[in-house]
Amino acid sequence: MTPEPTATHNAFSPDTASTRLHRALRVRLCEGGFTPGEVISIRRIASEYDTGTMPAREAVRWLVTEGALMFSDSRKIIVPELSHDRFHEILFARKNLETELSRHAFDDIVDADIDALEWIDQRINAAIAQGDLVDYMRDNYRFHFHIYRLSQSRVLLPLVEILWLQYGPSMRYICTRWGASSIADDYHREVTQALRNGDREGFCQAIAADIEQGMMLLE
Amino acid sequence: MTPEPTATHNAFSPDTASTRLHRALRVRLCEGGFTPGEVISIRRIASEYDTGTMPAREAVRWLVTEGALMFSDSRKIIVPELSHDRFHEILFARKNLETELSRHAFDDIVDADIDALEWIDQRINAAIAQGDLVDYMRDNYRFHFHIYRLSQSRVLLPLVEILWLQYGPSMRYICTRWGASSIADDYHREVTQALRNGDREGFCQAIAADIEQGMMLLE
DNA sequence: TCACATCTACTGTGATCACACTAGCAGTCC
DNA sequence: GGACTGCTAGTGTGATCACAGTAGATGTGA
Repeated sequence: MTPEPTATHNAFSPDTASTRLHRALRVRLCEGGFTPGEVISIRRIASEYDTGTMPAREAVRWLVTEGALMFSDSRKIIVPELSHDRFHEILFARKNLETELSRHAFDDIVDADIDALEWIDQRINAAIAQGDLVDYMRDNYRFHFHIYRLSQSRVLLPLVEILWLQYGPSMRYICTRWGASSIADDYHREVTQALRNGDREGFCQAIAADIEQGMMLLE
Repeated sequence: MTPEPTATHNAFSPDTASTRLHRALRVRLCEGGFTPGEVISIRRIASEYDTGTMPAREAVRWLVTEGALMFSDSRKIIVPELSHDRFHEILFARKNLETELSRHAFDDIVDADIDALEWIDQRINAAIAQGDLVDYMRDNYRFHFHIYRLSQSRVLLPLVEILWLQYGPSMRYICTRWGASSIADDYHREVTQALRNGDREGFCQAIAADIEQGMMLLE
């Protein structure tokens, strides 16, 4: 019932210490487990996740190539603080790609999926009611990717994952600043409703609206 | 006059052996310097580019996270052979993202840029006339990215680069199969023409048409 | 007290080595 | 002849160490 807690991977990767850590860090980033500006030290990550320095180094550097982390001026690796422009660009790309991904997924969504989505949405609403940002971010991530993964996409899906990797830390930061009320009106109900009705375009538009709603927080 | 021969990087990276090699391999991939199915050995790359095994290992693994390379069943690293579906998905994403990137870039394109584009286009036509696939791929890559880089995008541009990384090897392969005639009718002239006329939408449509033309090769 | 030098503890980088695993081939035995 | 075994040369993985560079505190001078 519970959706996959781990992020999918760009390509089939062997299951090594490096790839496991990479996946773990990806999920943590998407769920807002890091704050913008935070310094990510290879050796710290290694001890934190109880692996060697080598797997940590590879996992962290992979995240840099994905744009999820970056180098500071003094060559330290940090969680980037998104500029207003860049954040806006991410949401624009999200709206385009995720709407398309949803369109691809539509035909493969069965009733069990809609049940799962409604169940996740209930937890999201509960998290909002309690002002629990960590739960909210995790379940919101799972809500969207439950849909996107059904698309079976090998190209668009990895791109969208990259967007979420960059988006996660700043999103939590923004939500923290604005309080839980700022995310009170999502469009998840419209999403599941349209799915129940078999309304493809309504479904895609609800996804687009949900993402666009995120843009409002920036104005 | 000549456009930058090196690919831009996702984030500002310090100039190390690893990042230099990474950039070199990126360009080589985009320009079709590898063939689908080819085995990429870390130690071979290291000796080929005269660096240590460590930078080679990092650069190659970065390309795996970017989807440009992948693991074979026996954990060897290979250049992926794109399935029909995946190739189609790439071209779809290219059309969406690159059209948008062009729209962003439009306002920053000055006469000198149009001159440069026309000059590159001449070389492309010469390459086609001579059936020189290597020159064609390199200049076609430069034509498009001369435009895209002007957009100053920090999000869409890296995504498009990832698409080209995956697209490059298979594109050359397809062109080889079909011969130079298959790429004879691109829309670069329409692109520069629309730019001369200050016609934004005509410009964006010409870019889209140029990419769509690539889809025809698949049918 | 302020400015400058120094020292220390950290950062990422890259080389080197041991290890586990795989493919291919040669050899051997049934 | 055919099937099996075992060796060899290759693969990527991960630990460890030396190195260069930086940030910040500490100390020392004027």
